[in-house]
Amino acid sequence: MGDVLQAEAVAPAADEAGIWPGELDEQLISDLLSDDSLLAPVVDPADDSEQHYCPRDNTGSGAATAAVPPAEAGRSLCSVYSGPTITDIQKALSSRPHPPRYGRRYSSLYLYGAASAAPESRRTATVRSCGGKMPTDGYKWRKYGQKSIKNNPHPRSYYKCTSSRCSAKKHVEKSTHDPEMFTVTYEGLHLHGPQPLSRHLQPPPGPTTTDVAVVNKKARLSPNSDDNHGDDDSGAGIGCGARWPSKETCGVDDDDDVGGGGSSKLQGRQKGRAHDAVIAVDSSDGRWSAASSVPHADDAAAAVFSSDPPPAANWYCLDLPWSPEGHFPWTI
DNA sequence: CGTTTTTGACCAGCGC
DNA sequence: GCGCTGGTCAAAAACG
Repeated sequence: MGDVLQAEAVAPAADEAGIWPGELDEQLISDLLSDDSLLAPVVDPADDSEQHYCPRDNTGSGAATAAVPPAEAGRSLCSVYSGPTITDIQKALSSRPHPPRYGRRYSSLYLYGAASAAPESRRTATVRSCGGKMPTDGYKWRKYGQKSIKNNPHPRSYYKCTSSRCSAKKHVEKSTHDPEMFTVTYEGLHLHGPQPLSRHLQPPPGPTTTDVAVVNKKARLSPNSDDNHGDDDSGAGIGCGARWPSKETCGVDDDDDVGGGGSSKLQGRQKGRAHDAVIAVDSSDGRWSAASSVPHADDAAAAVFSSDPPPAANWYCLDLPWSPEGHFPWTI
């Protein structure tokens, strides 16, 4: 899968891992860690003993159709997403109790790097979407700016996480050569778990096959298919031209809408919009499989349904939080 | 009426 | 120093 999204880590050199400007951030982090109310149900990806989580894979190719092993069914809790969270902070602090007090700016980036295998200040994902919509990533963002970028006719939109004291940001821009492609760059820390997405977690009450018939699942689910990578437009992109089962289960996050080169009011406010599916799950052949427009979402979708499969074969559309790392922060 | 988006202005970094 | 570019701010407007 991953045929509609490529994720890549933009890893700066190790010596750019960031800095620790002083006591202020250290105090902030300590305050945050002592505040239980900020601890959303985020799972530590390193802790396999308690929860199931989606394996990391930054290649973007993802595991095309892997269903969650039976042993892991029922405790399908996938973690995280589009940037470091408070668990990363904890790890960072525990592994490096005395961060250096010199270096470059952005202590948050230092934390991110420290919590990861390799220091990373930001992550960039290329997402294919339809109708100008972006799939939700599980967080709520507020747009704070838009800027025309050189050599790109489409403006870049800037977003901040709406959570107070959260430093996470992202910017989104359309590809110059493919208006269906968006480049999303995440930067900074999420000092909290993903915002609730409960309305997205309920499968449709019943299959509505005609709604999703446009998806060529066999082609998409083939593990050997090169169509599962990159910019190939030949495959039936999920959501592209499709109608999806339910407005409630297949909505897209308006907050992620991106301006399409203009500044008209339709951005994020358009009513009666088409539904952009992120994931479709299929059990028509007796086993669970999935395809999606984001990497690793297949695993996540399978995990979601593994404990309580829908009653019949057919495709189901979910609007799932996604991340370049392929972690999904909810459970069922 | 509170929240979010829009959009022009401003600022900082970088290359020349 | 100057100009270009990317990133952010903030007032006004729009939306629910």
